[in-house]
Amino acid sequence: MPRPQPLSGFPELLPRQHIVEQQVVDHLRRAFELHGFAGIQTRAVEPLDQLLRKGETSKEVYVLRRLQADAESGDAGLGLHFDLTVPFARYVLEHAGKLQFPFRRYQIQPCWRGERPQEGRYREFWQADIDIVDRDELPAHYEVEIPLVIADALRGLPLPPVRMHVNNRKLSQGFYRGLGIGDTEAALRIIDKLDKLGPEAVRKLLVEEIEASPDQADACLELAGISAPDTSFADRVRALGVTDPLLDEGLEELAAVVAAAEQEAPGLVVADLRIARGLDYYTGTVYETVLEGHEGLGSVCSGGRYDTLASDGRTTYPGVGLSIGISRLLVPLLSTGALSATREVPTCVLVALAEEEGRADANALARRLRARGIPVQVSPSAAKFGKQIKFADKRGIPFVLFPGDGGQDPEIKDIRSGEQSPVDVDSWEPPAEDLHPRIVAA
RNA sequence: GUGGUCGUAGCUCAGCUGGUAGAGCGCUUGGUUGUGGUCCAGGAGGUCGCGGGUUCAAGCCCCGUCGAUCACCCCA
Repeated sequence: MPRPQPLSGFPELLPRQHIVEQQVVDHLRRAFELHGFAGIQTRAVEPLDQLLRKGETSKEVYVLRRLQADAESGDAGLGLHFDLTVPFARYVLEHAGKLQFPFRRYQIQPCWRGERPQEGRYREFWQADIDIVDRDELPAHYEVEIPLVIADALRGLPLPPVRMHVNNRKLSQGFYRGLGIGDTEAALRIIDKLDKLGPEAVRKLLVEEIEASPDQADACLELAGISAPDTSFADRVRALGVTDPLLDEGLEELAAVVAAAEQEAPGLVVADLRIARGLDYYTGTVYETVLEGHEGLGSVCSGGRYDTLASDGRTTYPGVGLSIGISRLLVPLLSTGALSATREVPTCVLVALAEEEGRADANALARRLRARGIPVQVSPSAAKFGKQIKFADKRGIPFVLFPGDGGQDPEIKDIRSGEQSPVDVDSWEPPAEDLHPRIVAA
């Protein structure tokens, strides 16, 4: 069989890289749990009408079909989920009777999109998602809390610094309305393209597509130009002289987010009034996050408030959430070597073998170490000790244990320093930083 | 889906106006009679992505195809 070729957009990690990903996931999970989020998983597939509601046909959904299905019967109408927010909304509706509200959950799973892959953008990728939903009403303070949880979760990971750009759709849409623009959603959608198209093209679009006057278009662009690391953005908005109740609400909510972030996670959040987030289902605060030095990757963590995503007609479940793009964040850093792990196996100690007959004794020594939580494996063969040390070295295993024959004490060797000394197998501890592989940034 | 670029050893790549394939790293054996990393000497490893065409002769030129990659679109 010829060597299989990789599949574009379906990245696979080597063991050393996977260790990094696992530790990041573990870290995020612990952080989310520290904030009281309960973990759930949803099935990989959703009915297509769930995935495509709101006319989100631009999403490239992978559909599912049984190989043996009749050609005529068509597909079963199932597709792989392309994010974790839509399945979560369905989950909330389906299990509403058994959930306690406000419900806060985290969810870390793969997602699939059929779009053409690029750096930081894959057809199969992992997201770590947190959301808080409530019944009927969702207090605005959750829009303040969610980014702080993310900041807390990202803290302590050896990643480049992140900057979260935050806006509030009430603010933008209220401003447009106060300006006299009719289709505020369309205006938002056009402003969202500012980074791509530039101010001139956006101005033209506003005038042509939503019949904004040149003055209105200029005002929209002025608003989009406002950004600040603190609440000073509010004064600059008011200075533009537009008034609207929705605008006031948005200003107040965004100021609350920015003020809290300034307090609890200085430098993380900047108010950036050009952020709009496509059209989607967002109705309040919206978030986008870039990795400093890797802005080209796009947003590694986005989300926002949605008021009507989950509704069964009688009850609506407004929510707010953020998704960390784990693959987008890690895969580029892993493939350039900017992030790695101290070793490619969990093993902390390799038990050497002087002769094959000693394997049972070596296994017994290994068991005693494992009983105290130290990851151990026994050498694959009684090769020359030099070879066995090399076996450990190539995998990054820090210690080799020589059982010692004929009544000799076992000895342990730190193969990085070369130091070797007799050990008491029942009390020896590796340095804490050597017990498990660690993430290291280059 | 549309367009550009690229496919040579396990990896990174060289290969001139067409003349029958190379380096570094890695791997492996020995020097080193049971303790690696340095050094030295050897060795293995290639249907040049695949198919066709031009030619006395193709890794190189032409056509097709597959794969990757970048940009657009969209987004984690």
